[in-house]
Amino acid sequence: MALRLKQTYPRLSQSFYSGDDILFQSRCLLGMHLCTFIAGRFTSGAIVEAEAYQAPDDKACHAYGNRLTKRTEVMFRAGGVAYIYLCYGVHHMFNVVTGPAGKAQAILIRAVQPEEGLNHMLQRRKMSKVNSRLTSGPGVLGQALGMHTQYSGAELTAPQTKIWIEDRGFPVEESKIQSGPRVGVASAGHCATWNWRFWISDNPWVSRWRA
DNA sequence: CGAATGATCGGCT
DNA sequence: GCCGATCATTCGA
Repeated sequence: MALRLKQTYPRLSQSFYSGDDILFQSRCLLGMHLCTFIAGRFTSGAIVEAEAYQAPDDKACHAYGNRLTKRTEVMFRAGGVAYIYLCYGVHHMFNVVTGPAGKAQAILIRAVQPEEGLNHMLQRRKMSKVNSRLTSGPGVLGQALGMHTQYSGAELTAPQTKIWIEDRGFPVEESKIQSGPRVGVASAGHCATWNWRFWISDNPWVSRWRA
């Protein structure tokens, strides 16, 4: 059993999360390591695909028009908390809330390249061997990492947090970042054309909707 | 209180 | 490539 090297790498800071440039932050997240320590199981993966959502003008955002509900409330908090919601009754979708308090915006993590805790991910996904279906897509990624709506609002920078993001010092080159329209938001009018989806070009773990 | 909706996935063809 | 599951959330009556 290998030692769990928790805290070996620096976590993204509060100042990063509270920054107010969500497209820049979305690009920055590519290559960062999303980690969870849930039910005694450590799992991690490198972020390879992300999408930005920003109220009040973004029709695809749950907080469009600054709609404040019990579910969207966490998006209005200061950056650095998790926004996790249930989609189609089964998928727990993980987002990173960014920006100052009062401004609802979040980045959906759509795919990760699995790194640590592969056995736990396989078990949670009921799979026998690793392939791109393990973590390529927001729903399956959430399942593999043990995400659950009960953790919505979790503070990513808290000392004992179950969910956090590490900078392991391998930034993705600007030239390898591609962008395009977001997935599944065709009904969002002109917002559907915004290139607010970012991914690492030629990375096999990017979700199947790759452009 | 009832009904529509959805930032998706896996199985089947 | 297509199709249906599945349920919390939201909104309107």
